[in-house]
Amino acid sequence: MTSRTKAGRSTIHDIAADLGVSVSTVSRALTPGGTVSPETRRRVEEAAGRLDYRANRAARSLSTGRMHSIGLIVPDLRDPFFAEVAKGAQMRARSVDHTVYIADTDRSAELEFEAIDMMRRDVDGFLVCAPLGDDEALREHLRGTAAVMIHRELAGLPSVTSDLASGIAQAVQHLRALGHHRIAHVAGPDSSWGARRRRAAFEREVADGDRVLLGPIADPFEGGVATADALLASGATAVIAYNDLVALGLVTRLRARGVSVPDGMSVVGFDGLDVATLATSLTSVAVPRQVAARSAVDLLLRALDEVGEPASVVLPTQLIVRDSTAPLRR
Amino acid sequence: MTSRTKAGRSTIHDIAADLGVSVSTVSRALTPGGTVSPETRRRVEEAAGRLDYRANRAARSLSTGRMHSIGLIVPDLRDPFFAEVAKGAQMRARSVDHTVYIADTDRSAELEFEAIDMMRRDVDGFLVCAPLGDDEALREHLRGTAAVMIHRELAGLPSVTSDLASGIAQAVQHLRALGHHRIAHVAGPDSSWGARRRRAAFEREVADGDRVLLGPIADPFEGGVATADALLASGATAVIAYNDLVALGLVTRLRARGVSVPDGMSVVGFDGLDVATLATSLTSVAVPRQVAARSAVDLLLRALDEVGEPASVVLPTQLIVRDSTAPLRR
DNA sequence: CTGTTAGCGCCTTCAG
DNA sequence: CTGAAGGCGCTAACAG
Repeated sequence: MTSRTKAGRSTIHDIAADLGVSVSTVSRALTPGGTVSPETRRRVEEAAGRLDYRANRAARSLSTGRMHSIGLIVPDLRDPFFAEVAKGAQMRARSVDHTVYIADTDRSAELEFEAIDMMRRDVDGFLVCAPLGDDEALREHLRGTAAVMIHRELAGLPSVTSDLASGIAQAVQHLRALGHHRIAHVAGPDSSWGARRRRAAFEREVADGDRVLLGPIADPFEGGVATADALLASGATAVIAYNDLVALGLVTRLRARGVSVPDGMSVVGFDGLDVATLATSLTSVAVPRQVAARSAVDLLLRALDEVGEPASVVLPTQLIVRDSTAPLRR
Repeated sequence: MTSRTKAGRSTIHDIAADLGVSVSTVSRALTPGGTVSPETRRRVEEAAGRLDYRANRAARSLSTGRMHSIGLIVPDLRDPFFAEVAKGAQMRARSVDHTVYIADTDRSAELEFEAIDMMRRDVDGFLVCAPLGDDEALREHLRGTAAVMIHRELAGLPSVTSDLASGIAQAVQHLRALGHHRIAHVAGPDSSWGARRRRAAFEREVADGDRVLLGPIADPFEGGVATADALLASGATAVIAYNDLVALGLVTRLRARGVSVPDGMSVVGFDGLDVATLATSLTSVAVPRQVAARSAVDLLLRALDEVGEPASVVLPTQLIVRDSTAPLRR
């Protein structure tokens, strides 16, 4: 009978003592690549379970240099989009015995850098989601640690993005098929890679004469509210918003002005948030979140193990037609 | 010139060598209560800054037993309510040099227990937010580690809750003042302490003859959608929903049925989520989230330092009147 | 006030 | 295949 009885408080020493073997044998038995006899491993595993052993991460980290944890940098956890990224990353990481430190930067590039500097010693690498900082500074702060970008490209670093151009194209085609010609886009902040990407794609898809460019806005919802009047004044009959929150802001103000959606204005969002979290049946371009987060975790872990080249993946986007778009009334 | 040049990679040894003092002196100089001469402390701090020193958490944890991190258990990060709790806890913790591990349990009591068992060795204590597990099991899994409950009471443990009874009372008074008599409540899951609390308060406030009790529902938004028809059939002219997401579900279905809100039905939510995240101007009872999270972090840290008795705090709730409630039409 | 000395729990050579 | 020994970076007695 060992002296330690509290749950999860036994060490390899307890196991070693219990079994009459050395601690290094226990350590090896518990290590994936460890070289021990099958019989010994079996006994160690049995004892570990019986004694409710759980490795002390701090000790392991100190000795291996690997922290078994990753830092996730997100602009704003309150945005359902990022909440889902966080959730996805967290679950995937846990399944491979890693934990995720989440840093919410309140949409401040400065805080992004600060968070990275702060956490760099405590994590094996970073997942940097849709950061606002500029390329140079970001690269500088990330120098020396592994990192995977999510929904942003940064030359030299692996990334998980989605096919925004295709998403915009799908949205434009959908609106054209409904008879709309004069189409507006409410652009997101210029500091956002995704916003620049969407705008560029929009400019490619919609010819000068038909194109109405609004924004850029800063705060999503309030920006949408604030842009609705300009949208009405522009003569556009349909709009593609930077994201769903912006679309929600637009819809809110449009309705307040007595303009029906979709009859008076077709609105396409971007992100494809859940109807449940939106409480509005918004036509929207779905952008993968949980899948992106999972892929990013995998890429990061692969990079840490130096397995293969630092690849980047581009996930597909898909238009979801719901109730905020309708044929043009003439 | 030291050999370590990479950012954040120097140790107290580097500082000690640089200054020609011992490592323990450096350690003491860097410890709040450390006993060193002001001059030495100054020099150490200068060198630490110059060498970009950052303490290795793993090493410190191993030696002190304190991990400088806390586990946060939340039912669902996608729910804006919990996302804000997470954000608040994270920011407060960071300000006192702690980090937060977030565990999302997908509204499963089983996963709550699992997460606690999983993380217990890696954190100093837990913040358990609105857990669904029953008292006994929860207490059992939490035995031996510090914990603060958020939005749930558990005898023997400190907690941060809000005055739900007052919130319900405020909502009922508001509706009565608008002329409503027959008032419904859509109750949340029985496994939720907050849901039971709200329902009990509602039963206290509204007399048998006027009272309509609906639910309990499981999934917030879908539950609201699914309950709207029963609500209409009940003859109630106003409803207090378990939370804002439920209210949103109700509103969605009511409108689909052609019932105007607030003219055909007054709807009061609960939580007081941002208009921006709701995109609906819902009258609602505001429940503190960030403040609650911050208080909880403070309580936990105090408990860990064994400063004072394990107190509990009850924060006020406040009705926010927006556009989903209106005078009864007769 | 400062230096010396032990570990914290684990992993990892190196012998055996 | 297994045991002994050293060290990861830091803190905490204990002397001086």
